[in-house]
This record gives sequence, structure tokens and C-alpha cells, in this order.
Amino acid sequence: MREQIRKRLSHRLRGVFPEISTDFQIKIDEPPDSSMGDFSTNIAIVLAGKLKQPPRQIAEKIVEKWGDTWFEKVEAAGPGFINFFISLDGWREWVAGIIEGKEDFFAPPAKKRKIHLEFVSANPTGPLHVGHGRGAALGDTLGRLLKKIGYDVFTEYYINDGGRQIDNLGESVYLRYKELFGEKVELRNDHYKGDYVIEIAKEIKEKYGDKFLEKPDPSFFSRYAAERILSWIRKDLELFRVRFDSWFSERRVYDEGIVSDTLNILREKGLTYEKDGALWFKSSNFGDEKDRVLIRSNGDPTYFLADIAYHRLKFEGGYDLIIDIWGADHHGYEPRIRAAMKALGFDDRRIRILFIQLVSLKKGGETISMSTRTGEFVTLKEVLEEVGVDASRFFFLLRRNDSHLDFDLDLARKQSSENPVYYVQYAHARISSIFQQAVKKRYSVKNLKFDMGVISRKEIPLLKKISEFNEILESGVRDLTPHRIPFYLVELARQFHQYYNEVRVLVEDEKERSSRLLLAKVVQDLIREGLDIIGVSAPEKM
RNA sequence: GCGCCCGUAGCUCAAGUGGAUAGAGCGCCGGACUUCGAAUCCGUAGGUUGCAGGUUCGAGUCCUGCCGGGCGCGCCA
Repeated sequence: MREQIRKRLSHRLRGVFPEISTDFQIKIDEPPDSSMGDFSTNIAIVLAGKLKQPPRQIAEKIVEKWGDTWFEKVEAAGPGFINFFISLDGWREWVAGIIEGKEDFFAPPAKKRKIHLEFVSANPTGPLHVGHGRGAALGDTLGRLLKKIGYDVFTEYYINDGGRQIDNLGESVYLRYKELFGEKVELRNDHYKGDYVIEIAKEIKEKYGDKFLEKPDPSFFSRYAAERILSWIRKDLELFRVRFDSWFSERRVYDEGIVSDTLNILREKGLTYEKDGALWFKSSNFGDEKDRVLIRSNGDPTYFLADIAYHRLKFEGGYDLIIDIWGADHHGYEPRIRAAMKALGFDDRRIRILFIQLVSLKKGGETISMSTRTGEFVTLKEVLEEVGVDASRFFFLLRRNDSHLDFDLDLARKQSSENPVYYVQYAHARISSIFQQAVKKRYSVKNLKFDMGVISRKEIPLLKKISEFNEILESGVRDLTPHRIPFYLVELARQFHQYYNEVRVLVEDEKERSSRLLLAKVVQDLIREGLDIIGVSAPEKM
């Protein structure tokens, strides 16, 4: 509907002000009160500067003698807004277009862009916790949304399976292993203390007995633990309906020579130097606050170096847009990765980094921030078992990614029964039920004919909500804000519930019945599409 | 100390590139099931958008300074 108004308005603008260029965007809003019309635009105010005329006067010129059957009334208001009152005929023609498939809900993107989307990428040093779940829900939904709109999306999980943290993990497991044989052990601060470490140690004991007591093998413990944990991660994500096109091991950037290659490029460009026995990158030349180490004085490459190599692969992969989703505790890392990309000659506007604010844990009145190392966390699996996949995903997606989240498992458990997700699913199930009833009453539900004469003022709030669907998707893609989708679905469901309460669908009159069934079907399709994008099921009954 | 994010109704959260009278859910109170599903609907109450300035036709949104909370500031990842 907004598209229609935009079309008609710009046509009108060309007629009234032929001298202006058309390189501006027409924004169609909804006025604060329905008595002020169905839609409005501030275009007259925007154009005031260009035309050097008072906005109110421009608005009046545009509105003057505007004959168009889609509008009951078009008027200038306030400082220069233009309010549109859609006529019943306008709504009828529009909804007929929807039902007959002439109006597009998914306007395909102008050009099919290739997008790389990396998210979760949790180190395999512990099971996924709720914080990761939030990132998983956001990333997965974003991926589904971009795909739905027609982009070519490639999703990836970067497995950080090397380095100091993995060594610590191996040591932690080894200590617990020794403990199982009665040895008294002491864990350092940077060792992992969660129960899962003991679990893995027990597993090794069962399989290999005391084999490693005499002959310790640190790399075996690291490898074994990381692999075991990664298998849990995969399982949890599968359960959470999160899929990746690729699981990319950090080891690949070493094995395939990408790291050394990248290092050479930086060296040749004269962007590295040695100091205190380490190799440094002049990232401060590219906007970072200070230079960073690439190779430590002990000869080990840093995580940063591997990450540069990995991102270089992404930039060379022909992607128009690269999206990374990181936890907010990594925000200080952004300038250096951008610096590295600029240093390698890439346009860093091609990468967008979204930050998920940390999820903190609420326990007995106080909040603790979750930490894999201290073992202080609620696992994603635990939440899924308690609350369910649908309610969890909805819960996570119902807030902006940059808002903080206090997670209280008891509260989540309690709220699961009153989660708005059921409100939306109920609307979907209700519509299924109407169709079942129709069949029961031997009404035809196939090849229904739509009669737009049936549409009255009662349908308009619902039609208006329906007309917002593609705007929500488009703005979600433009601003990378998938959280608008669940909010929209709640509103759509509400309009339907209200309508259902007021208007009977299965009436004797065939024209009315068929048309209303078709309208209900449109709502149901939209709800299903919307739920599908956020990875929530759309049950036929519940 | 410096940097990033946040502060909106009792609670949890919204509010497209600045738009008109800041919206939902939960909770509270009061109504609606002989009818297509009451997991629903209708109604009431609830706010100085942390504070103080500034920018302009117009600010929850942008700028400056405070206050409060979170997170960073490693040759960890």
C-alpha cells in the first residue's frame, strides 16, 4: 500500500513541481491518530529547502485538486504534513491485488548481493551458554531474513581450536583426570572449572584408564576435549534450529599457508617491525590506538594474526557485504581488524560488525556476568529443555541486540507460559481451525473466489497491518534489525484476533465466506512466513 | 583515566535515515464463552524518556557536560 502511495505521490510531484530532481526518498508514515488519516508523509517539509517555499504552502499545492479514486481525501496538515485517507475502493483494489498475487510481498532486491555472515564462533572450551544462544538466534534469523529477501547468504562458524585457551582446557581436563585417581590437584585461575571438564576427564579415564598418568600427553587432552565440546556445540545448535553452511577451523588458515602469505604481504608493505623479540603490525597507521603483536617473542602467532588471515579470505571471497556478530566484550577488537583490512587494501565499509550486549546471569537477587572459565553460566541446552526452542528464540529476538539482558532461569521458566510467541502461534492455529470447521460443514475451501465488495471498514485495521509486512522485512535488512519481526507478528496476530472477534468468517453467504476465508489465508501465510524467518514453528493446532 | 554500549510505565521491552498526542506485553482492577478455538476480546489505571543545557519548524532519537549500570583497554582469545 505504501508503495502505491509512493507511486501516486511521485507522479503527482512531477506534475506540480516539474523542476525538481527526483533523487529524494519519499517516506510514508502513519499519523499518530487515525482521525488524521491512514498514512502521511513529510515530503513537503523535506522539499522546503530545495524549493525555497514554506512547507505548508508546498503541501497545499500538492494536495490541491488531487483526484484519485484510491483516496477519499488528501490534505495538508500541521507544519506541512500530507495526510492520506485511503478510500474503501483503494483498500479493496489493493487487497484484491494481494489475493490474486499481483502485489508482491517480497520485493526482490535490485541486485543480488553476496553476503558472508559469521556468528556464534564460540571457542570450544565449554558448552554454549545463554549468551551464545542470543547471538545464535540473532545470526540465524538474520541469515534467514536475508535469504528470504533474495540475497545470496553464506553462514559460517569460525572454530578457534588452537592457542592458549585450548591449552588451558587440556590442562584443566588433565588435572581433573589426575584427581580421579586420587591425586590432589590445584587449578589455576585461568583453568576451566565447569563440571563438564570433570565429565570429559571421566570419559578419558573410562576409555584409556591410567595410561596418561605416567606419560602425560597435553596435546591429546586438548584435542580430545575440544572435539568433544565441539560435538556438544553442534548438537545444541542443531536443537536450536541453527544451521551453518560451513564450520571453519582456525587450523585451516595455517595449514593452507594463508597466515604466512598474509604475513608476507604486510611485511612487503613495510607495515611490520620487530620489537622486544616480537613482530608487530603498525595498526596505529590505520586508526587503531596502538600497534599490535602478530608473532610473540616465543615464536607463536597471535590469534589476531590468524583472524586477519581469515578475514582476508572473506574479503577475497567476492562478498559484497561481510557481517560479523560478536559479543560486546570484543568491541575493542573492531578497530584493529578494520586497520588490518585497510592495510591489506580492502574497503572496510564492506564489513559490518554487530555487537550483542552481554547476557548476565541473575541468581538470588544479584547479577553475575557469565563466564565459561569460572563455570558460572546457564547453558543453552538447559534453557531449551526448560523453555523450549520456540519460546527461547522469541524471547531472544524480542529485544534489540544492543540492549543488555539479565537472564533469570526461574523467570524464563515462568514466562515461558506467557511468552508472546504463543499468542502469534495461536492466531495461526486458529485460522487452521477455521478451515477445518469449514470442511466439516462441507463448505468448499478450494478455488475460492474473492469478491472485493465484501471488504468493509471493519477489515481496514487488519489490511493496514498486512500492508506493513514487506516494510518490516526491508527495514530489517537495511538496518540489520531482525527484532522488528517478532514485534510485528504480535501486532498482526492482535489485529487478526480482534477481527475474528468481531466478524464471523463461516457465514451462510458464499461470497462473504469465501472472501473472508481468503483474507484469513493471507494472514496465516504471513504469520507462517514471519515465524519461519525467526525460526519458530507455526503449528496447525496447539 | 581513556574508549564502546545502555538508562523509556511497578517489571520485561518497542518506538524506520529527527516527525504530530512516546507504544506493547506481563502484573493490578472491571466486563465478554448456547456461536468459526476464551492460549482470545473489550475497558480502567499507570510517564518530567536518568539530570542539565544546546542545535531547529519539531528531540526518546543529534551535540556538550554530569549521574548511574555493563564491557573493554594483554606478547589472552
